[in-house]
Amino acid sequence: MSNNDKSVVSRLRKLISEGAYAPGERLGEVAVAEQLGVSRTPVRLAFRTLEQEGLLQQAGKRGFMVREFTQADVHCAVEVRGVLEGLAARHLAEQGLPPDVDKELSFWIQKGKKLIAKGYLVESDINQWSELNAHFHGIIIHSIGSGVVADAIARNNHLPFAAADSIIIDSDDLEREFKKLQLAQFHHELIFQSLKRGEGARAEMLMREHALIGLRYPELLADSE
Amino acid sequence: MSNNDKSVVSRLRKLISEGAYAPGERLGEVAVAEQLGVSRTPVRLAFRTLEQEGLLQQAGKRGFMVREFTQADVHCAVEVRGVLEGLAARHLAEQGLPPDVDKELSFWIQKGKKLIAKGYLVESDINQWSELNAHFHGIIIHSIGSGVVADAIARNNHLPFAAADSIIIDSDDLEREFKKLQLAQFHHELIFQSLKRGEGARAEMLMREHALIGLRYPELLADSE
DNA sequence: ATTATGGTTATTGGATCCAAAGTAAAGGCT
DNA sequence: AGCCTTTACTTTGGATCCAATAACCATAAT
Repeated sequence: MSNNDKSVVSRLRKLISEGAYAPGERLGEVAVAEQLGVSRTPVRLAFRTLEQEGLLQQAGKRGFMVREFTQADVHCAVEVRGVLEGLAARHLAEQGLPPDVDKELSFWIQKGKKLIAKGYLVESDINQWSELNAHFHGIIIHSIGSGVVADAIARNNHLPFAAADSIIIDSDDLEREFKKLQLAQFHHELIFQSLKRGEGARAEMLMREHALIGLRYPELLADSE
Repeated sequence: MSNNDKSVVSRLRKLISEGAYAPGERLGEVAVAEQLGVSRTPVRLAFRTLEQEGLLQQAGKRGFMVREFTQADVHCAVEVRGVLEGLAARHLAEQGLPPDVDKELSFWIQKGKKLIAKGYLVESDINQWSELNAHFHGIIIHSIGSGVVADAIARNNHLPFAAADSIIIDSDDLEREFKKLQLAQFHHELIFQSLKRGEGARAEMLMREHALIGLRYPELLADSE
């Protein structure tokens, strides 16, 4: 669990989600160890972690292989994030929005408003959106007294395409992405409104719908052109 | 990931959830290794797995400690299971209940009906209930094409008190437990009904409510005496 | 007296070694 | 010629060894 161990986990995680290994490919301990320039021990430790994260799965009786993700898997992972973040949002609405959380959320909402206000997107806006989006979601998730929900979401986010900030896929077509982000920002504002008013059910449903933005919205946004 | 490794994980998991170690207690690798009669290697591997499962957490810069669970954690874990199983139930209802799943669910429903029909509980009924309950929930969870939801639930179930079959707490007061199981059985039947009729939203909400049976129902059942 | 610094000790992390299990290949037998 | 068996090799799993580092303690200085 020291520097190296953690770095092996994250380096492998990156390699896998970048597609450096083919889905279903068997990962040999020695091969990976040599590739990363470490001994087998940290690799073996990392394999266990990545297995739990769902990126690897056991290959028969021996060793691990890269897990393959179907379209259904991606879809389910997004929905799982939706119901979990929805749960968090409902809790927050029901328990009442504490003043400091209110203030923080408001801050990031304003940032998003400014980003969208100018009516178009430039390349550098994407990182800014990622940041504010992560903060907005993070605040809601961590506002619950228990870390259990946040943990479940974090584990789910290890699956490729499941994380909240994987909305941006196509940085070539900035015009369509702008429409998507405009909608996402409006979702954020609606969620914020429902949180402030203590509307638990509405906050939950909005959050669940918000999760689908990368999944179900592209086709509609394409048509509306 | 061989016999021994897996057994170390499950033995440790059992020890932890049984409370063999105090919450917050630091677990030394050598101590645990000696206790289980293995070398440090499988213990180190197991620690990584158990960390991901949420039973252990890092203790400062070095090693691991037993994670402490607050009442809020338990509550959240149950709710997480509720929304995830609710998601699974809704999916199943929306996609339509396949004949074989219908048949299987019906079988376990009948088993439950018989168990409850005699009007009281005996000690041996508890195991039977555990079995049919596990099957009922398992079938619904695994009916989705993707394993992502099932995985998320499985991970959540590693947390103590979160699993669906941890309903039975008090095997002394079999009379109260009977009332609880009677309700649980009725929940199962309602869920089954809604699944068959394709009532997605109803199936989801019933499943979410069903998850709370171990949490919120005891006080009411006590009053009703 | 309290704090800081240095040293010692205990424990973890990484590498290597050995054994066990599995797989593949080759040869023999039917 | 095909299949089964046996053997050899590959790869993982477990144990041990060595190094690095964090924690603890003691002593000294302010």
